[in-house]
Amino acid sequence: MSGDPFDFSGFDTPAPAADGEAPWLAGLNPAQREAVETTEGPVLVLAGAGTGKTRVLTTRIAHLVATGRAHPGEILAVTFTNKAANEMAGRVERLLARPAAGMALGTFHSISARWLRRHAELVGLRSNFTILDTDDQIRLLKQIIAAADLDEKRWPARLLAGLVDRWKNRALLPDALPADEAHSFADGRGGALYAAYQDRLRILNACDFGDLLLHMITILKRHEDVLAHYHRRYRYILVDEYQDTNVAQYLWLRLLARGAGNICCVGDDDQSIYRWRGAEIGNILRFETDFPGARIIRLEQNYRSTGHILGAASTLIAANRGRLGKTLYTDAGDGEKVRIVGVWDADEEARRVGEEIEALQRAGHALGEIAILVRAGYQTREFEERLVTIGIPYRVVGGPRFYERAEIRDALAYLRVVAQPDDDLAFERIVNRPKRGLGATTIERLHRLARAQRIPLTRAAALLVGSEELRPQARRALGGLLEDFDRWRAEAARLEHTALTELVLEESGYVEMWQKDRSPDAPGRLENLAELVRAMEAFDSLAGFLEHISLVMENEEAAGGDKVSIMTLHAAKGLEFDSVFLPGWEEGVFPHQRAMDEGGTPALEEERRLAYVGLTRARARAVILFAANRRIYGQWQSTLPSRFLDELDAAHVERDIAGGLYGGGHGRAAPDGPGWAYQGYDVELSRGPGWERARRRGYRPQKGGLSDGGQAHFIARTDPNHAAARDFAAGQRVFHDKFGYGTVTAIDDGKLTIAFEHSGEKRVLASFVTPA
DNA sequence: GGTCGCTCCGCCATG
DNA sequence: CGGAGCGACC
Repeated sequence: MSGDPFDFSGFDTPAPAADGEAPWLAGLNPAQREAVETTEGPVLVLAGAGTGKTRVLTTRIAHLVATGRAHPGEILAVTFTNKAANEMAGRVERLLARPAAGMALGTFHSISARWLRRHAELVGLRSNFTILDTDDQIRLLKQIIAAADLDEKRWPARLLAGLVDRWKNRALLPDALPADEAHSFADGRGGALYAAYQDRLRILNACDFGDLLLHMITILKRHEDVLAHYHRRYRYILVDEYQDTNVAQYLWLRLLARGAGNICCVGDDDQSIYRWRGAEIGNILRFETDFPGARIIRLEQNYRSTGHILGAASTLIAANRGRLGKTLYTDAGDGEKVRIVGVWDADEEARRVGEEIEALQRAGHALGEIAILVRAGYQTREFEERLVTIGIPYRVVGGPRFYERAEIRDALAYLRVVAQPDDDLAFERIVNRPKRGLGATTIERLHRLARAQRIPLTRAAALLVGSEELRPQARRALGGLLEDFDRWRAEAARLEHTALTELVLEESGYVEMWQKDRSPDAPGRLENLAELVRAMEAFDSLAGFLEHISLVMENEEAAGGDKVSIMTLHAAKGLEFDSVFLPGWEEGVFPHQRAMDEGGTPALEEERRLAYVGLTRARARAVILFAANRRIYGQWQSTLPSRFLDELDAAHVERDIAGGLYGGGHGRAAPDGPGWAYQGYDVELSRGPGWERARRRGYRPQKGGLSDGGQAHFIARTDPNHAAARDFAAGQRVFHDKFGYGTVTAIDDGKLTIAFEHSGEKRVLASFVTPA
């Protein structure tokens, strides 16, 4: 990141100092320095947001190397994301002023994959095994479910994929499943389906993401010699974002750390935001018991944010229980207060953010120092559209990925089958793309044979071609395809992988298929295929390229260029910006509806940590927005401001709420909150642009639609809620769009207190209620 | 066997 | 609203 306060530009060439202080230690505060210099034994660094976590990790590596304690090849550094790994690699190289050759630095998955290729046969795989992505995984499970004669509608593969994932996150193989969980899907057949899936993976010489770790754990447990090898090799282990480790990752680390015992985990329990994918916050809370004699070092000085931002974030996160507890402080001044902006709807929200960005730009701020951080991916669209309209360049980080486009997946499928003939998922994808007259009937036959004989599809195909089973046309087409693959495999030995790719795409008829396609996006798809070949040039083999895309699969975004960043809060962890916009702080959006419905307190606390992560990305400026109305699944819904807004200490925030949005109330009584007494709530609503737009679009706040009278009523009165409230009486049964049926218990000031049959007692605006 | 059009479902975040 | 998936029809 540019402008990083922990830039090492001052000492790019650290040499082991012959005398005096090692230069790389200069400028570290005492806690950071302790974290760097405590090289032996287990260490847990509790690093609050913006306290120099990455600096500590990279300096620690440099320290190990520069003081001769370890060669780079003896260091194992694990991160969660490729982004974090890349950044760490770059910083270490800058610090060492040379590539850290031989250092194992990567994600749990990429490191495991590399190792597993060496030991694949120990778990019944061959070293050219395929790594399946989520899509492949679901397709395979779908086949398993169908093969078990289950109704896919009733027992969706996605659901089973979720279960399997969670089992693997907990390092549970099929035979180790607790009985109740093994019987948790499809009338008790979950465990059996899981076993069938694992069985099939082995036949296909394939792994899913979870297997990469799980297989390595199995190997390290069963083969003392392999474990001993890694113990000898990696004497220093570093782990980033330890609060996000799941059980499998924890076991993986435990096994490896049993060697030299030098493991340094860096994390922040307040930034644990991956519970949903199996992260065990308990891992970090339990560190001292897991690793006896561990040193715990707290980094509490925040170098990133100004006082108000840090203050607001601190009061927010204080609402969580079960924290290890840290007190962040900053030497920077108070700075600007966090601003809370309330608007009518999502359009206005995007427009408002756009205007603010333009203002920042006019004031000389770099666009690259501005970020819009959303709760969920779908929220990016409104901002993209707005920024396009006003001509502000932006990039969506972690957005739709190049390698997820259909034509790219098709091309990759061809290459995968060339590289690994048993890759059924890939074979099936392209067997009839372009059309070869191999339709559902033929595929079904292939599957039946493959299942019966427990062989991969290509082998089943060879058998079928050699038989009289198929109609001559299908037989010829299938035979031709198999011959093509044999020929391409032979060519693979001679040709550059890029040339091979071009050959395969040509000879298969795949390129021709798009050339003949008359749809408007066909040229773009051909361009993407050319881009794919270009991207391959950076790799020295087909296998290397395929490994990269299955594990990295992210946008090689053209970095550079001064652009606003749009991304999810999850993707923003670890990043920082001068100005941060945090839209969509509404109940149901953030906290997310599903966290409120299903997860109980732990899920809500995770949402709160996510809010904390968002706020603490900001150096100088944080603007939180919420909209009173939002379209969900194309349906207009009225929304309530997020409860997290109540939890920001009033001393650190400044409110800027459009008049009339909530009629002076909050929907929830918040007597001891910082106060939601909106001034000027009786502004004439008909003048608000939101109302005009909403009416043009046919917005109907009341169930059953506004009658003519209703519409006049809206426009004529300064406050529709006062008027509407008069239409109700205590004891009346009513309906509310969001909360359903209930009975009015009190009326005041345009608001009704209603005892809802399913949602409990709430205070709501009369305008959103209809007599039942 | 291929294509069109309808229905259904989702919109939570990752490797 | 938008995409995937399925069933009816060519």
